[in-house]
Amino acid sequence: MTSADSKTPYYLTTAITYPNGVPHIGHAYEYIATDAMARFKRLDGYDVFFLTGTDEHGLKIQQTAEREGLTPRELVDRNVAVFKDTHKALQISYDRFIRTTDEDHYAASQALWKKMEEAGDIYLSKYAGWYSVRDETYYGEDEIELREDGKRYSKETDTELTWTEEESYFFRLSAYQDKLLALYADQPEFAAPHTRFNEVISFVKRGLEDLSISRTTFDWGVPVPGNPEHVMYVWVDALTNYLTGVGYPDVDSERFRKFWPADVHVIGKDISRFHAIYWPAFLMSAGLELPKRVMIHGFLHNNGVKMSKSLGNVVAPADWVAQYGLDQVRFFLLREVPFGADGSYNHEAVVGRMNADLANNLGNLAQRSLSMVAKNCEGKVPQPGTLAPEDHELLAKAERLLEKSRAAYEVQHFHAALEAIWTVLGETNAYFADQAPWVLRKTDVERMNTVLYVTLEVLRIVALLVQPVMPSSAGKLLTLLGQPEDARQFSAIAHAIVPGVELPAPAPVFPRYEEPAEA
RNA sequence: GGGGCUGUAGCUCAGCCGGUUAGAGCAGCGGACUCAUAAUCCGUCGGUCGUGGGUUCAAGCCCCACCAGCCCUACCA
Repeated sequence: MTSADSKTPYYLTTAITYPNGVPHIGHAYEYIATDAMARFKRLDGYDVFFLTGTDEHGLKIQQTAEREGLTPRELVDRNVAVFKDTHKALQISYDRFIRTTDEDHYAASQALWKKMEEAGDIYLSKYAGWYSVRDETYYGEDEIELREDGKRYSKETDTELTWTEEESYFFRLSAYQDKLLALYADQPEFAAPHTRFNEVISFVKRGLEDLSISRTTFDWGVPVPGNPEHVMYVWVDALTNYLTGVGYPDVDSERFRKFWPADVHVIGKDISRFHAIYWPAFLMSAGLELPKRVMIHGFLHNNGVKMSKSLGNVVAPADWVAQYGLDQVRFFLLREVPFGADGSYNHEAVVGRMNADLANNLGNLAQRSLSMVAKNCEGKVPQPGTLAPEDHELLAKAERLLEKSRAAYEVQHFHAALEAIWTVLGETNAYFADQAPWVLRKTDVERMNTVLYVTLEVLRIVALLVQPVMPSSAGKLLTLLGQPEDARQFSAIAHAIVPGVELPAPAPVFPRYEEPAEA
């Protein structure tokens, strides 16, 4: 048995994105949060599988492709490249980027379909609704307006709607109401935050209708097994990606046995119903285990105002990264907004976090202590004397951060983990000022060495723990602290920094944001 | 209409199963220090805990009503 085999597996996913546009900061938010979670678990010794990707079928892609004179495949190939670039720019450490157009995904979707069919949960009937011939799509009640001429129109596209019935396969969702409610009762952490979970539960309690899961009005999709007139409608096709990613339908494969069921699906609040209701129902029908948790994040608002193209306040992730720096953006998003709640951002808030938390509290603490070590300790980790009570107290607080972080990450409370870390940094700054090693330099060199040693040790622990959020900057800081690549797992927290280790020349890691000079 | 969430210092929020003078960060003001990225530290200003009732020896925390804001109430990923 190799060491990799003995690690506890951890499987997590982002939602897959519909690549019919360009990524905005909301997409980045989900990728970054999930990435931090994945990195945390890797550093904590888990065997992580991190899946992300794109959902590429459906009418809109087909229509957009036609408009641009491309095949759907050409369109998605082009657009997916943009998303992959975004992942790269954000340093998203995924293990697989799945596309629903991948060959193995067709096989997985069809296999899942057949399982649900064998269970007696799929039947052929008719789907009826208000249909726009020109848009080739159905509209829901809230997208329709009844005008004075007695006809119904789509609010969005202003096209006339006709009551239309078409043949469709249905999933017997109605049969799963009680099973789902039992699931929610048994597993109060199945979905979070509670407020979103409550919405899901009350939705199910109202009663569930069967779900139309195929379409005949377009053909850009996964063919329904045994009836090529139909393609699967979004529900089955998109959700199945989480199974495809780990090898389904080969349920005996090493990967599937190791990683299924998923530990957490990270999604946005707009799609909680699909993940917390349809998805577990599909899996129950197919006789598969259910994911352990669905973590629902909120939306980011620009200065409290909803992002929208028409308002022109949509932020491109690349612009933010160019302006503030990647790690600063990652830190801001995870520190500022409690994960699960909606958040608001503005320039002042980003600069506040970037300067106060990163440059001042952490960056400056590193710089002032490392600089003293460079000048007064021959550039080596100093040899501490006997530790005083205040030294022990501070070190104990820093050591406790690992458990606190674990508890916070376990439920995706990234902001809570970071808050706890910054509380210790605040105490370390106070400790440093209180001990005044620049005075001790002249009065008590051994005590100065001890204070500097303790400070470096706190910094080491902090740097280790912020790696998931700020991989590059934390790595730089660990290098400045003389920590080799193989001493950067969380298990290294238990092994204190070693006196005598040669340190490189200190250099600032977290730059301050300076406003460009006004004209 | 039904269900849910939120309302605590200028701003953003903590306040576990109700229990001593309601906390933090940021912003403001005053001071200290000089190792450091004009960073850091100390002190200070500041709150009828949405409103009105009620339960209790005791309520920001429980109950009722009301006010304000937000979210969900199915086929637009």
